[in-house]
This record gives sequence, structure tokens and C-alpha cells, in this order.
Amino acid sequence: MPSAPTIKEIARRLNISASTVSRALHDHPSIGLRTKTRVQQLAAELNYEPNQTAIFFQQRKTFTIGVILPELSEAFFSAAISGIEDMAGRHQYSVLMGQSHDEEEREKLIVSTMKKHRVDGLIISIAKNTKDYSHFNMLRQAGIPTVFFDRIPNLTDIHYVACDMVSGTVQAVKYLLGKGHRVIGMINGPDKLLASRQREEGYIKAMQKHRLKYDPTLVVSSDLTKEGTDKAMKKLLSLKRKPTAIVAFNDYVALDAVQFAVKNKYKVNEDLTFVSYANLPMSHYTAFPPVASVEQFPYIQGQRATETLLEILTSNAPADSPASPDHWKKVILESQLMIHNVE
Amino acid sequence: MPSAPTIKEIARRLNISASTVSRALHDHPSIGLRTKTRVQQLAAELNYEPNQTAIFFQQRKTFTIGVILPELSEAFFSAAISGIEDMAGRHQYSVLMGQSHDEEEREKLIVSTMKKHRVDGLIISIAKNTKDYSHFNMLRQAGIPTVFFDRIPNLTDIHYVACDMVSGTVQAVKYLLGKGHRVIGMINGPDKLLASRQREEGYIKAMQKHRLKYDPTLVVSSDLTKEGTDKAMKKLLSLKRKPTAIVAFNDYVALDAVQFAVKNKYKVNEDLTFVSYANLPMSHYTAFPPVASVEQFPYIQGQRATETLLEILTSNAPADSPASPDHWKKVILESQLMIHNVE
DNA sequence: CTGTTAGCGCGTTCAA
DNA sequence: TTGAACGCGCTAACAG
Repeated sequence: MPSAPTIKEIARRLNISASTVSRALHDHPSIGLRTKTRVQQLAAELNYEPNQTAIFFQQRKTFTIGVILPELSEAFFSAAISGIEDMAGRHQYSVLMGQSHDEEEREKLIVSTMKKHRVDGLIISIAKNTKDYSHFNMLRQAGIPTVFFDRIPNLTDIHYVACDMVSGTVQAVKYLLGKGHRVIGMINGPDKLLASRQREEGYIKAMQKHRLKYDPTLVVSSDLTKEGTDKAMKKLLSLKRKPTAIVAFNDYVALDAVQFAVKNKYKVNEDLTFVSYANLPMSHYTAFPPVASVEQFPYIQGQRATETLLEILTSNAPADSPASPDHWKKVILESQLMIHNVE
Repeated sequence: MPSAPTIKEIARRLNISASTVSRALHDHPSIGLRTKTRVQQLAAELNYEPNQTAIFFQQRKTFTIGVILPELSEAFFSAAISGIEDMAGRHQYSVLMGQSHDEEEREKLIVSTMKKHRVDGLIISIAKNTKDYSHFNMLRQAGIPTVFFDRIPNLTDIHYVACDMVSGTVQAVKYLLGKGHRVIGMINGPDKLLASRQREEGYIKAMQKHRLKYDPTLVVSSDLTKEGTDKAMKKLLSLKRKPTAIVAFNDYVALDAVQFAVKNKYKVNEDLTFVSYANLPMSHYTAFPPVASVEQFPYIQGQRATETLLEILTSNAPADSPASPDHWKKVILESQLMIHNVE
């Protein structure tokens, strides 16, 4: 098997110089039509293909963006990466993928691999238990632009894309109020999560707008395990003011909560109505899908994160000019309540 | 910001040659301890990191494997890519990812991108409508080893990993027979799919083993859309020998079939029992999950495909020695029936 | 219009 | 034990 033809080889065969070949292949204006066609013809004949690794090497650019996600098997992230890939592909970038499986150590390992591979930029949704941000600092030091999305480290000087849950939560609670519910419970996530704080904020805001008093005992928190959710449900359902509707932290929590309700002889959609946050397309097929859910548009988040990164990459900035106030791009999408047709 | 330090830079500072630095960094035996430590110390100080792209370039190896899948949002494939990534990572390979979205054109585009990026090898599950295999031939011609998995082109001279559905189907039908069912329907996929033929084969085999006669009218096929499945259900339920159990092509079909049954007043798990093939972890949460499903072990398929590819990559063969009879690796896993605890 | 030269960062001879 | 020189494939600055 003859190894892949190079510019040199073409030059040799045509008795011209390598640079002439290079220019001919790039349609450089200063090349004679005759040589140009001769070169291009031979190139086609030999199935010449430029060695990208050589180009990457000398251009100091790989046209690759690294993507680090917690878990692809979560529908949210697989949708997100589709958005990333589509947008990246549209701009001739490829995607180097890594899953942290929500482990800080793995995340760090992947970051270092990505750095080794000289990705042009990085899109990251951080692992749940990542506390130490040293690897992100390394990236900055290495001059690799990074855009975070959805799961964002608690830092100010970063680029990120996120979806604001407040608006969607307000809509959700309003929707339930509109349906006549007056006592609305919320199963929230761990307090330290921004996502949890936003949900609570939305809840309170909606109540205030309706001039209803905010009862903190109606907002309980789950550690997001089945057990945690069961405990939360128990707490809610043992209140004197028992809720007739519940806003669940996400679809997984909603599923567990519904199961708990069913097991305890509650009639879902009669005694107890559920609203959730969209993670699972399949939740429509479940026994009792939530009547509505707050959509976070993962595909779009992925797209926007990629756009943002590409913007940074092409604005060939000196990698660090935090002088300008709008240096750190922060894109915030609004979540939105989607009402399902429960038949 | 000082651009990344190079071997040359270290050499300059230490007044030694670049090759000495290179050797010192690689613990080459012929380097004096003194110079070695001096070099390594300075390297550490400067945060020296070898430029992988330069190494890739001259080694003609990128330590990257390309993965082309139809659709990451299908749980099957996201599990598979986890297997791929884990196994690849264990061997210091990274994963360049591309989704064909089941479109032949996109698949071809991705193949060519992957080739450009000089991936060391490729793992592919082909798009549904891919009929033309020219891009795979290009890969062979380019000397890029490719392992197919699950969705495999109809070619003999390829490496592949697949899961045999016959065994699982036999188990499924046997299971239903054991539960007392005598008339068992099957909603199969399009005839041209190997997957469909294997399911039918398993069905027939199981019937024969039980000395029951095979009634072809009990095996209908769906184009896998909701409408196709509805039609298939109608056909099955209008038979004189009406089935009391149905084996569905996959979880999506099963979901649609169950919905159809419910809508038509059949009592699922009483009048009609469903068995399926596992695609969706969430199917457990549905109103009427299948009582059992045939597992295809996507994670393991991904792992095995990667192992196979790595084997090829490391057995630095001349890329084409189809002389040996076992040149084309064919790994076949057995599917397996998993019985669910329906409460 | 075309050729020559240099250099990207590294590993690897070959020579000292 | 070390250094000098070369090449990997390509682009670009400079020189005709």
C-alpha cells in the first residue's frame, strides 16, 4: 500500500516545488492556470488529502472542541451534546467527548487529556461533587477558552450558558393556582444547588404575585435519591395543610414521588397533581406523567454554549483581556412551562 | 503570557541541546544523572508539557478513536458510548464523537471529518438508511481500521461486534409458554433487518422446541412508527386465534402497543401480556412495563468493540493482511432475557 | 508566476 | 555521556 501522497510527492512528479503545489491546491491567485490544473488533476488522481495533523501542528489549532459532561445517558445531556455537535460541525469543528460520571477525579483526568490533545476550546458541565477548581485554573493558564453550561462552578470570571429556572417555576406555580390549587408543595433539591435556590425563588415569587402567603413548610428538600424523595413526600403529606399539587425538582423525583403517592392510595391527578422539570422524554409514557413541566432547552443550551465558544475562538483575542467589562460572556435562557395533553 | 515552553526553550536555558532535553525527559539511560535532574527540574518549573500535536504528527498516530452513532439520545447508544469511552480511556485513547442522526449523508460527512482528523481507528453503528458503502471502502483504502457494532453493514470482510437476538427471543417465548400462553404474537420490525430475521428465527425455534406448530400469521411486522404498530396490533387482535401475549420488537414498539391495547379496552397483564427488547431504562416506570425484556448489553458491546479495535491497532499489522482466516474479527454476544418484578 | 528557505516541536539517527 | 543534523507535511516570507 503506497502511503498517503503528500504535497512533496506531487511536486516531485510534476517537477515543481512543494510550495507551488500548496498554492495551486489553495487556488492561490498567483499560480498559472496551467500548473494549477495540472496539480489539481494529479492530486485528485492520487486521492491526495492534506495531512490535517501536520496542519494542526503548524497552525497551532486542532479544530476540535472538547466537551465534558457528567453523564450522557441522561437525556438532558445527550440533547445538549447534540446541540453542541450540530453547531460545532456547522463551523467545521469536531467534538472530543468525555464523561465525568459525576466524579471530580475523572473530570480532572479528562481536562488534562483534552489539554494534551490541544483542543481549541472546552465546553463543560461540571460533575456534581466537584469542589476543587484547580483544573479550571490550569485551563485558563494554558489559554484554553472554556464555556460552562447548566452545571456551573461558583466562580465569577467565567463564560457560561445557563437556563434560569425562576421564570419557569413562576409559570408552573401560577398554572397550578389557575387550576384552583391553593396548597402547593415543592420537593426541592439540595439547598446548596443554585438550581434549588432558583426553584424556591420562583415559588415564592409566584405566591407573592397572587398575594398568597408563603408557607415554608410546603417546600421540602430531597437528596434526589428515591429514599430522599419518599421522606420528602411523607413530610408533605403529613402536614395539616396538605398540598393538592406538588412541584417536583425533576422528572426522576417526580417519578419516585408519583410512585410513593400511588403506593399510599392517593389518586394522582385527583387528590394530587404533579408538575416537574423536563429531563425525560419518556415521562410521557409513564403511568401518571406530570401535567406540565418546565423545559430547560438542553439542545439550545448546547448550541448557545458552542456559539459562545466559537465567538471567543474567532475573536482571536489575546486569550486574556479581562479589561473589557463584557469579557466574560454570560448567556441566560429563560425556562418555560410546557403543558402536556393528559388524556 | 509566555507561550508554552518547548524542549528547545529548556535546552537554551540550560545551554544544552534539545535532544539531550528530550532524552532526559524520557529517562533515557544514557543521560547523566546531573543533567537529567537539572532538565526535569526546570521542566517542572516551567510547567513544561510536550506538544502532543507535534508528537501525533511525527508518530503518525493521534491516540484518538472516532465513534459514529445514529443517535445519542437513544439510551442504547448512550450506554454503548460509555462502554467505548471507558475502555478507550483505560488505554489512553480519546473519543471523537459524531452522530449520523440516521442520515446517510451525515454519516459520510462524519466519516470524512474523522479521516481528516486522522483518527487511529473507528467504531461505527451505521445509520438506518445507509445503502451505499463507498465511505467504508474509503476508510479501508485509507488504512483506518473500523469496527462496526450493533447496526452492521451487509458486508463480509469487516470487523464487528453484535448481539445475537435469537437466544434471547427463544428465552422470551419459552418464558411465555411457561406462563401458560399458547397463542403468542410477535410484532417484528422491517423484514430486511437482520434484527427482524433473528427475532423470527428465535420465535420459530422456541415453538419447535415445544413441539408447537408455527403459525406465521402470528408474526406481523411494523415499520416501527406508532401508526405501523397500531396497524400491527389491529392485525394481531383480529385473528381468530387471538394472542394472549405479544413479543414486541423493542421498547418503543411495546409502549405504542400497550397504549393501543389500553385504548381498546384490553387488560394488560391479564388479557394481554407483553415482552420486549430493552432499550429504555425508563420503561420500568411506565404504566404497564413489559413483564420481561431481552437485554442486548450495549455497554458491553461498546467495550468489546473498543477492545477489538485496540487489538487491531496494537497488533501493528500492515493494515491489510486478509491472508489469515481470522483476520476479520467477529464478536457475537448472546442476548439474555431479564424478567422484571412487576408488583 | 514560481522556487528557495525556514520553521512549527519533537524523536531519532549518527557521530563525537 | 552529549550534540548536531534530519525529517515528519505543510505554510509562508522572501527572492527571483
